[in-house]
Amino acid sequence: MKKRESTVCPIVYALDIWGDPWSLVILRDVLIHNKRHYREFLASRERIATNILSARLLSLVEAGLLVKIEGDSNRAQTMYRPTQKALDLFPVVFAIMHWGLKYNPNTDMSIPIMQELKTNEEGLEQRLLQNFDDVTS
Amino acid sequence: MKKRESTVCPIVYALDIWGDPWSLVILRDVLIHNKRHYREFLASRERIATNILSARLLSLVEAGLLVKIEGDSNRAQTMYRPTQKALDLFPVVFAIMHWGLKYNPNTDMSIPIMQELKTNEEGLEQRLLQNFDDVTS
DNA sequence: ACCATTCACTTGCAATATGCAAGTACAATT
DNA sequence: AATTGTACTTGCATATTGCAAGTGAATGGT
Repeated sequence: MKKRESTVCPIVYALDIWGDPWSLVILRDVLIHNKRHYREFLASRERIATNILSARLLSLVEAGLLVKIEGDSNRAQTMYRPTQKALDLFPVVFAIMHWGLKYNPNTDMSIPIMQELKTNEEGLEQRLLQNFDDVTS
Repeated sequence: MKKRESTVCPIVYALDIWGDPWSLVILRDVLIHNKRHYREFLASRERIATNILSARLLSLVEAGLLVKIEGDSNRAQTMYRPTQKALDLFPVVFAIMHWGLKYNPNTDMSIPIMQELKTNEEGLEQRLLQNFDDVTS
C-alpha cells in the first residue's frame, strides 16, 4: 500500500504510520520495555537490520510518534522518546497482546507483564505510563 | 521482517499474520463492512491490486482467520468468511479505530459506525457479530 | 446459437522495500 | 596511540508490491 496523503478511514490512517512490519516492534520496545537508545532497539530478539532501524526511527519521528533527543557532543546519548500520540497506542498494543496471547502457543508467559496484562491491564498501563512522566505532565 | 515459525512475543506473532499493509484492510472489510466476495474487496477505496488480494486472501485462510467457501460450479459464489480467530480481532480493530479517529483529521465522521464506536462500542460489536451467527453458534 | 460481460483469478515485469555485510565518523576508554 | 562502542550510511542481492494485461468459466441478452 503506498502512502496516501489523506484517507477517510481511521484504520488506513494508522496503517500508513505504523502498518509496516517493523514500526510496531519498535513501539513495543519503547512503550512496554522502556527502551530509548538505538543500541537497545538493535538488541531485541527480532534482529532488525541497522538500515531499517534508522529508517523506521526517522519515519516515526516524522509521523510525530517519537521525539529524537540528542546529547551535546555525544551521539551515544541520543534518545528516542514517545509523544502522547505514541502513548495513546497503549490500548492498541494491549489489544494485540491479548489476541496474540490467546492464539500464540509459544508466548513466553514467564514474563511478568504477560500475567499482569491478563489480571490487571489498567494497573499495568498506569505503571508503564510512569516511565513517561516527562511527556504526560 | 521475515516470517518466523515461532516467536515468544504475542505482538510479533500477530504481526506475522496480519502485519503487512493489506491484511488488516481486508479484515476491516470482512468484520466491519460485512464483505465476503473477492469483487467486494476489490471495490474498496484503497484499490488493492488483484494479485495482492489473491495472495492475502490465501495467506489469511492459511493462518486460520478466513474460510473459503466455494459454490458448486460457479466461482462467483465463492465467499470468504471469518473464523472465531478473526472475530477476536474486533477489540484490536476498535482500538485502532479509536486511535485513528483521534489523530486523523480527515476521518469521515458521517459514517454511522464512527459515531457508534464513540458512544456505544459494546453495542456496535454485538450488532456486527450478528453478521456471523454461523461462526459463533 | 452468438456475443459481450462478469468474475476470480494468474502472469509478466517494473518499482519499491527489506536483509545482510561492510564501512564511516566520533567519543570515551585503555 | 590504539581499541572499543555507538549511531549511523552505503552497496548490493533478494523479496514484496504495483500495474497492466490476459485466461477460462459462467451468466445475460438478442
